[in-house]
Amino acid sequence: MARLDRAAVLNGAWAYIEIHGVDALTMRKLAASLGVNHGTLYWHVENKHALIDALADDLLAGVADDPHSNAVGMERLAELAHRLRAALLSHRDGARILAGTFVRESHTLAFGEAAIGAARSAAVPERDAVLLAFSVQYYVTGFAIEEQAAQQLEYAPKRTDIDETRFPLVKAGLDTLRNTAHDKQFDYGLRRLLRT
Amino acid sequence: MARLDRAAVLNGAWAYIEIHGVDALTMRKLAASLGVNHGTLYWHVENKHALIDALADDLLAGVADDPHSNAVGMERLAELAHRLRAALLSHRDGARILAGTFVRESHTLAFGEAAIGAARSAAVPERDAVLLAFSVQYYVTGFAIEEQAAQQLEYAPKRTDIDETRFPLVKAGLDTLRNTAHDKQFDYGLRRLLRT
DNA sequence: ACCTGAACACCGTTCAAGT
DNA sequence: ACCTGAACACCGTTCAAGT
Repeated sequence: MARLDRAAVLNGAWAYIEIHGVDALTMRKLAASLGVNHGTLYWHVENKHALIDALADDLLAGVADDPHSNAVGMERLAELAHRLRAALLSHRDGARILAGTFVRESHTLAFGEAAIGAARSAAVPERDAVLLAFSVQYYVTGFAIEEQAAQQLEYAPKRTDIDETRFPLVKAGLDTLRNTAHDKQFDYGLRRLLRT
Repeated sequence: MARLDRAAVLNGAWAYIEIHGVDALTMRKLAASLGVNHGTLYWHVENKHALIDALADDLLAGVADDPHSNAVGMERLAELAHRLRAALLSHRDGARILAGTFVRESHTLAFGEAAIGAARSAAVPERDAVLLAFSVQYYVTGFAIEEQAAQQLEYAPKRTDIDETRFPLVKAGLDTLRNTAHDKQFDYGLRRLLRT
């Protein structure tokens, strides 16, 4: 049994979340899954909240880190948005984990830095670059949260049907969405946001 | 002591959240704040999860319900976006409460119905109306989550300063944002989204 | 430096029993 | 119909003590 370290705890947490979801994540259950007494975790991580914060920042590791991209301006911003979405979706409950905590760790900041940089090189008035970069981030986060929430519902088929007479547009709209790839939906709003 | 009912439990929950935040909300603490044994709550509400779901839908009560509005198309959609944001901000942790649960209750659906209706009357190709309405919703949710997270930080001044040499754009950007009213920031992205 | 064991002060949920 | 009291199976966190 290799000795535990902080990275192993984070990986164990991700593994647990993949199977049971964040809501079921417990220091005691996590410790058990790592074959360790639960008190031990507190040697590697300050407390549960700090663990979740670390997971949130972990999610963004490498998102802004693609030196071989040669996209610029709006193209680069779109690329970053896609990479951000992919990162949030790469782990179960990822979007909720990031949204729930106000992270200011290095990976999160590195993403912000790249996004603002891209926005500044775009055609918008330069003083709006920050606003644009953040708007993109809001959109991506909101989108990914809904996307993962919907995913969850598919597994737990509590199909509460929508009243067609009271909400005909929603009813028909959801059918439309079901037949539209998530990528297309994502791109639709993203393009509107980035259009010059 | 008036008898308890479901509405009183919801109101009590909001009152508790206003003071202590959702994370501190506990069935036992809530019961205590209502002057009642904690087992009692389960007579009025199925369980804690259902209570949170109810709070989420409660948040959207009346958002789509403004019969005297005479805005149409994009104007109407912008109006709904503003009303949604206001609703999310009207209670502490509101945005996180809504985002955390996949609600399909009546108020939530009523908002969707109004938003899609507005989008359909706008100049966009009608088959994109659903995409547009949802994009707006994603943006508003993402925005409000960050907005409330930032608010929280102001109260708890754990000002972890940002490394200016590594993240100069973020550092300068946050200063810009601090001097820009939240409403302006919100409108910036919203306009980009709704621009025809 | 890392881990165990045990303790402390909490949780959500259920359910007989009261009124 | 609504509420109490008590129980059950859990939590997160701390900390002496071990190695």
